[in-house]
Amino acid sequence: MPNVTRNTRQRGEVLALLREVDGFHTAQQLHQMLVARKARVGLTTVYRTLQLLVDAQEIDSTRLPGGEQLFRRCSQSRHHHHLVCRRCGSTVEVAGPAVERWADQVAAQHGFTEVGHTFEIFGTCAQCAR
Amino acid sequence: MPNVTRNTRQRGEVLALLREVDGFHTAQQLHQMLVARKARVGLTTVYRTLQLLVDAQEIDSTRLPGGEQLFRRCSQSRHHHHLVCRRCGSTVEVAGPAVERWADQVAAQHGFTEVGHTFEIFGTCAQCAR
DNA sequence: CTCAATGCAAAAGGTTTGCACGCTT
DNA sequence: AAGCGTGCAAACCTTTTGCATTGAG
Repeated sequence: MPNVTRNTRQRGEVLALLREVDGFHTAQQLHQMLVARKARVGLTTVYRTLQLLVDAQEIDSTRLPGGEQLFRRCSQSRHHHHLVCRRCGSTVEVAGPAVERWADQVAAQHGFTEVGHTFEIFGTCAQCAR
Repeated sequence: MPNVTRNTRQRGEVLALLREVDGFHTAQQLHQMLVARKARVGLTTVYRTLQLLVDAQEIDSTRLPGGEQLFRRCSQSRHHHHLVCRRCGSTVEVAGPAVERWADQVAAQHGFTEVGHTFEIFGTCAQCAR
């Protein structure tokens, strides 16, 4: 973990890409996109940068039922969930205040502390269904 | 995929173990438990049997944020969610009809089809918090 | 006797780490 | 000049697969 965050070309490339693409993508996918646009960034660096961004809460990450980690630049700063297309990875950010409250309440009822939760909705978007 | 399911000693061991243990456990953990009790079942078989059981809807599986797959024998037959202790893996099964409906509704609003969702609550249970 | 099931070893992902070199500050 | 960041290769982990052997029916 770096104490200082330097502005390197590679990090710029990753950030620039994240600003352009929409929806969730795996680290591998993002790396491939970078390679495709001749950005010369190593896979290792992509992973490290993404992890850095997740820690800094600048991007969001979830996991597919398959286990791969997905990353996405988040436009909302508040906690929220995602409706993700299985096919193309496009996402809709949804807020579900009721769900949050319910989760915390259920956990509290059972004496659980340090509560967190994951909630993702998967489906096939209208585009991809055609 | 087998057309016929034969009753082998190994499958019996796995099932017996699942009946005894509580909460979610990874395939590796279950395998270690089997080894510990000298049940002589290969890791491969554990994976294959668990997958079989998941397909047959006899057990439930989720994934940790870390990506490992967890398995658990389910007492409820209906769709439900889990409150999982991060420390000891003990779980509480919770039904959240409202959540289900909300998920389907949100998805439909955005034109998504073949909708599924994942919802897990993580925390530290009262036991482990002490 | 047949064919599904097993188990080993190897493959196959995806992600992380060790280490020497290079670039930001 | 100092030390963080990079990138390659190798290590790691979990899960899957190939294949010869075992055993249920």
